Amino acid sequence: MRGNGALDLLGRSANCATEQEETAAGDSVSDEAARRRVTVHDVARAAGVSLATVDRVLNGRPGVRSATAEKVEEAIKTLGFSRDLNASLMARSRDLSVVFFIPDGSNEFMDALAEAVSRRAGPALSDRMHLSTQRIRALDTGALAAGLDALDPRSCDCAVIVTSEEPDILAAVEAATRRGIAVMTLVSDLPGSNRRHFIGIDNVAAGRTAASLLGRFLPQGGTVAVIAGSLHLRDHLERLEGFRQILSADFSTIDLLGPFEGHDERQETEALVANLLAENPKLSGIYNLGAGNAGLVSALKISGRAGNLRVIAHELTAPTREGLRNGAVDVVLDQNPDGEIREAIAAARALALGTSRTVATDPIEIGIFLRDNLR
Amino acid sequence: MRGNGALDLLGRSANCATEQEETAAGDSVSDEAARRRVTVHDVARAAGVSLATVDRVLNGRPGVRSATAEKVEEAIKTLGFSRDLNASLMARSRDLSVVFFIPDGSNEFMDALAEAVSRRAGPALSDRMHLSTQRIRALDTGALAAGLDALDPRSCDCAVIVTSEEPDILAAVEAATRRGIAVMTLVSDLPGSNRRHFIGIDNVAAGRTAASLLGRFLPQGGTVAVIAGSLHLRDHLERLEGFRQILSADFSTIDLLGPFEGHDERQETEALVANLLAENPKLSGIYNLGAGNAGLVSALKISGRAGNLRVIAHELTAPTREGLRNGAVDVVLDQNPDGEIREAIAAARALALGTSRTVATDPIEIGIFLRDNLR
DNA sequence: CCAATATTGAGGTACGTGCCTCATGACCTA
DNA sequence: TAGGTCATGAGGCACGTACCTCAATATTGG
Repeated sequence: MRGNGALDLLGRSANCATEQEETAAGDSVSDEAARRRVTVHDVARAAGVSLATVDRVLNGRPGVRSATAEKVEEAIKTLGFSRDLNASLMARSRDLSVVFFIPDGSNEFMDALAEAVSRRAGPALSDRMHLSTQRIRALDTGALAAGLDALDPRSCDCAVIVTSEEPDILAAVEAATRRGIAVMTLVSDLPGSNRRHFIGIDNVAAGRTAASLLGRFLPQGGTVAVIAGSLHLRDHLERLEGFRQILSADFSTIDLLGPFEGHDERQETEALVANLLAENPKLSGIYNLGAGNAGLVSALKISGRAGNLRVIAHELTAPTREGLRNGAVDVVLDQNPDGEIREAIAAARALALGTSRTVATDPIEIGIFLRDNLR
Repeated sequence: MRGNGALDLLGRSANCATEQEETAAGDSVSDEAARRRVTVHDVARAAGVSLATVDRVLNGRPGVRSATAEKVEEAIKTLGFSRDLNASLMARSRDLSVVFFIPDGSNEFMDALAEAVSRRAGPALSDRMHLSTQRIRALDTGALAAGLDALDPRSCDCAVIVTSEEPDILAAVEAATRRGIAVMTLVSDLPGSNRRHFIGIDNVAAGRTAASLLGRFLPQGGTVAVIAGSLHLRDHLERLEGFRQILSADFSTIDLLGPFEGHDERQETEALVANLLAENPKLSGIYNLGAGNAGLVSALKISGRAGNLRVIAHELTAPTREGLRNGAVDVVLDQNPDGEIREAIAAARALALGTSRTVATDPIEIGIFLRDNLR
């Protein structure tokens, strides 16, 4: 850092030499480097209007004749112009603000989602994104709707919600969208609403995967019990559907017992499993497609049969991790909350560009965890 | 877009009202919004120097006394200043350029990596990142070293390499680093080098997972054959190690046959598997921890025993997908090339900030695929 | 046709950083 | 002490966008 004035001169002349090298060697590099970024200036020139007009069109400000606006929009399409989100946020000296509405309660998976948000909040800040979380009492659709209604488009660009399908939520999503707030659904979709994007796993595939694994785990056949949280939940129903589908198609020697409802509660699930084990001494497997895994693991341990039957559960949380480690649980299907939040953030940026109505994100893979690949 | 001058006024007054609401309701939001970003100006003020000096320190330009430089660096630490990468790239009107060196040849996994790069190249451009790929003849360390040596720090900020451990590569990495190019390893690490980051899966865990699944698939015990590409490859050895570890610890009724070497070649692997099947009519499973899966699937199909033994392979490519679909392969362990490229890009940005010597990325999960959760 | 209004253009400042020039002062050496 | 080098400051222009003001047209209604 000191006394390298001479080095600097040396560096310059060296650069001149390598410049030629580069041009000779890597044509593609210099070609693409030369292709300048399309800016608002280019759009203005192409449309034959001033910068101010382009700006008015881009930001939906009044005072532009529709004929002129069309000229501008055509130029944007022709040139393939896309607003530079970073420059835009910088100019407004305003972060892109995303609010996550996540159910509160005893559900550890939801806690994992919330943790993933706060883990990414810091790093996201350096990309000019402000992430915040609001925990909503589970299944309290009124509270969620109120939360959405309270969002001010000037302090919130995008809302991400985890919700079941309810009319008042649909209305709130509609209203938020009209105010200019993009709404995305997470984990469970809201078909028929005008949410801009959905991020979650394919729950039918998850159910199929569970059946496929259990089938291979039990080549001699046997009886497998299925436990759901509630048969009113879309994702649980989908998992059940996939599970049944593969069992009946590929594993006819396996009998299905249930489904039972544990209501995603620790104690209820524990009682349910204890009862199941007592009444079915020859039970060879359990698929818990809902939550309440602490109860599942505890009942297995108390019964003394942990490790003697094949068990598959959902979501990699503290109780399922413990189950994997002590052998009570064989496989955990995980919906990768961290990846979901990552994609939600990416989608929020894409939506902020506002180029297209829909946005593409990487699909969320179903994570399959055994004791041996626990992260 | 037209005639909403009145609406605009309406919007403004409404905003004034909701502003108070917001301040009352969500304190955290307005608090954090008020916390201004730390800029070079703040650093200059805190260090009691001019902007030019801060700039000289930040960009390693000469002409700063070490005592002054220390003052600046202390101010940076105290304020927690971090260069705004987007503003920086914008000011230089220069994209962050990352070059991926990916082995060429018949390896479909490497093709998947290259495809992932080009798939992300477009979107990355809008974050001012320029991704390019150079295919290097597989195992041609000379070519890779030459490629690294040819990189000009003015047109390349970061190199990502897939390589085995060779002395000439180590030297080339060292040289590139000294020229100011950050080097990252992908898939297989290069310990002892000064690569800035490694992105890949835990291959020991992958081997353990394969053993754990096969063990559960074969509750009656049996004989399982193991095929590697080459026992000179670090990742293959690690997988074998993990596989043996779990098999001997947890599944004593399973006998291991091999390891055999198929050299990641289709034909060699096909002959190997055909021979294995012919000589071991009671073989109950195969774990191919290397490539050459087209040969594996073809031999199984020809033998007529596809579906009668449990088969686990690596990397979700065309032949393994086909194997999953037609039942010849039960499980594919995948190292998620797309995720690896995603994290490589994220790491390259983090390295460009140059704040810390090391960088944290999301770990790459081992993907476990059955026919039922194929993406 | 004139006045009122709507539309458009020109240009400035800001955001945070990079990079350049020029001027000033401190220090060292002959 | 003069001449030189070195360290530092001051300030400007650029990147791509947002947002503002003011002036200059264009259009419309009466």
